[in-house]
Amino acid sequence: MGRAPCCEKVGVKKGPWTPEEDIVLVSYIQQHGPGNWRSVPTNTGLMRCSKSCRLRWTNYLRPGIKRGNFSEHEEKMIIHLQALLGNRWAAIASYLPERTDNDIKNYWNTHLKKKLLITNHRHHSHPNGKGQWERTLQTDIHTAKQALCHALSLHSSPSPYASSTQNIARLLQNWTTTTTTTTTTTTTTKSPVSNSNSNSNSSSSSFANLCIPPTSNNSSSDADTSSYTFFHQDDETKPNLHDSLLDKWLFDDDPLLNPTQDLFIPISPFHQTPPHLF
DNA sequence: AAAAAGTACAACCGCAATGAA
DNA sequence: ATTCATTGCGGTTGTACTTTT
Repeated sequence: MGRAPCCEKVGVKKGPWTPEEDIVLVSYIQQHGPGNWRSVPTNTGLMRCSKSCRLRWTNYLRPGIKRGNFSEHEEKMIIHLQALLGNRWAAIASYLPERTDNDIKNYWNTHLKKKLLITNHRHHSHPNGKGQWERTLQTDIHTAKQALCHALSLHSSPSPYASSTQNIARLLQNWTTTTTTTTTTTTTTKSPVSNSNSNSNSSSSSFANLCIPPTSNNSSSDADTSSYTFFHQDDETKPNLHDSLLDKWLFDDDPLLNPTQDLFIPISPFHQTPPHLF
């Protein structure tokens, strides 16, 4: 007795979105804001299911999305966070606000996984290298530790979407350029906003909450969070993790060998329930 | 130049979580 | 407490594009 599908299978368009559809969707969200996806297809006349509309918006049309190549910094963050959080792409994406979880997932599957395989193979024969089980164990410990920090920290409401004006302008601009160069065909190759020149404030990311362990040299105190220092995102005394400390956290050592290097744990505003502790 | 193989990524699918009735 | 519509997430697929043969 399964649930009814989210959308009727008949009469629903699938496949790549056309620029026209993008404009309709963006215009609608510009007026009504994101959400209530169920009503979007009926109100806009789009022959798409609500799920498809939401996905198109969150992964592609939403303002503030950075496209194009990942920087070395982003790459290292993803590697480190993946070691820490596993394949929880939404959680990882919350640390890279300009990237979507889908983007990060794709990048991981197409680039980083191979890279890590090669690197791990390189380290495997090293006599002093850590075993896979040991690294897994340490990752689990850190995941638990991170979850504990999260459970004790304050939640911040997810940041509201910024205005779509910039996105629409970009969309229209690119659309006009592409439509002049292509004939009117129903098979669109790529959506016009896929250019990489999208973002402006690339260095402004910050963390919602921050949890700092007392000291880094005693692993036995990991579970004792009573002496941890917690900061809310609005706390002006909060150290600037992103600019300096995180760089240290990321770059001081090989993240592949030391995913648990213990100094600072940034806490993400999880969309869902944090992982269970034990 | 053409075919085959490889790559990148947008989009879909199914399931789980959530919240309202 | 239960049901059910809606939303969010992660895994997977389809296909356009690029590179190699």
